[in-house]
Amino acid sequence: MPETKKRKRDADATKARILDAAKKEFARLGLGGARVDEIAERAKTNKRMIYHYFGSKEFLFQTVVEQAYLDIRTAEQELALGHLPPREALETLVRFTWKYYLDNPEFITLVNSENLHQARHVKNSQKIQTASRQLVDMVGEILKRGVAEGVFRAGIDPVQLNITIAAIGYYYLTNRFTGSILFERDFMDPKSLEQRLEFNINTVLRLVEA
Amino acid sequence: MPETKKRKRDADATKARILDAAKKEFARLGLGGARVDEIAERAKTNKRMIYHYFGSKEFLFQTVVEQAYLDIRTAEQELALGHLPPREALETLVRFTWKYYLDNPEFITLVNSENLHQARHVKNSQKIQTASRQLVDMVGEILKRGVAEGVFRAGIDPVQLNITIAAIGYYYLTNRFTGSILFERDFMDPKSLEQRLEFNINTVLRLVEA
DNA sequence: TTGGTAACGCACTAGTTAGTTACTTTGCAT
DNA sequence: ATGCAAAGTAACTAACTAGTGCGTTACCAA
Repeated sequence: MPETKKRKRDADATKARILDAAKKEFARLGLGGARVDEIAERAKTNKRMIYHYFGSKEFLFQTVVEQAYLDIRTAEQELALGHLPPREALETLVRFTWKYYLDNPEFITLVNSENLHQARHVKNSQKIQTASRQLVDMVGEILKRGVAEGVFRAGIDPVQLNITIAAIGYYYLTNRFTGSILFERDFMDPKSLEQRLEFNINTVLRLVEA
Repeated sequence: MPETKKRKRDADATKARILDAAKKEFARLGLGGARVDEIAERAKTNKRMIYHYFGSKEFLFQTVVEQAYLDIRTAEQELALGHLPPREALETLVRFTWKYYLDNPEFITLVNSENLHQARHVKNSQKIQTASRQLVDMVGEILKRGVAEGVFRAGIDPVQLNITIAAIGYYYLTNRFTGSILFERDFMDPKSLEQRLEFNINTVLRLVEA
């Protein structure tokens, strides 16, 4: 197995370790709060390698954020919602989005950090735009089928629906710390999580119902 | 007018200028990104005064965040939604929340920053909890009246509804930079803003409808 | 008027941080 | 085997940053 043999020098493996460590650190502390030295240590390499492969902290961040978006868009496409009845398709998307945010907590924090910086790293990514267009198309198709079958009302903007599906999960999770204090309940308790998911499914289905 | 006479030394005025400058800087760059020197400059004072009045950057941030929460909770109470018919009351709350986020963009960024730091500054604020309880009660009362009048369905958790009302506006605005790129439309265009608000009102009313 | 206290400000420190320089080591093509 | 480009490392720097020491100035009570 010459491909998987452990090597003392392996550019690809080092790059991957740096990206993984960077994702965690940027998610934990944001672009401004993350420390390049800390990323190097977590990646079991040193700072020089980061500058060798990525040139700057900013470009490392840009790479991490772009990959994070491509990952979620890929996972969404793999759902193959086109084969499900409209209501089930939407419910599946709501459940998937929720679970994805829970399983990949870095995604939310990375997006927050990118928006704090006015999306300047993502601004020129053609890849992300293309992938997002596919998502909107997918939801648009579901809506169209739902209308044809008489289960959904007409005239719903798929972009608005996408935003809402993301919002009702994302907001709950990104603000879980202040939320738990303001509303005096543990937002991450399994029962609370399940209740929120059910509430969200209900919200979306009532929104599209004929 | 001895009260309003300009004084070269005015502790209250200086404190107020520091808080105002801090709110803007923390909102712009987060707790980590904001610079104490910059806050001092914006407040037309010097760093020493900030440490004199607030002791530390962290405590200054805590003061700013706490005040931001109290401000929005106060404004919500002033809506006096108890006097409106249930549907109008909810629509008014959705419109208010949306407008408040638009008029006070610092609020969203401050909350994001506080959550990045796991709400550790807000953790012990009794005042914020009390104010939030009033909001939940207010929405709870609206729901109760709606059910009694037969226009709302029973069994809706006022906390979940509150979260959703905040979420559908907050998410759109906090992620307006990446959103504008991903979805290839200007999220801050007046027409886009109006469309989103109408969509959100619809979402909430359909959610509670009997 | 004056003495004391609170408000104010300059200039510094001690510690960090992104990025770099100058160097050694590895492994592969020949 | 061996030469050399790529992979890797430690120690450095220049700039920056939160926080402070210490002296000055305005205001008010007496």
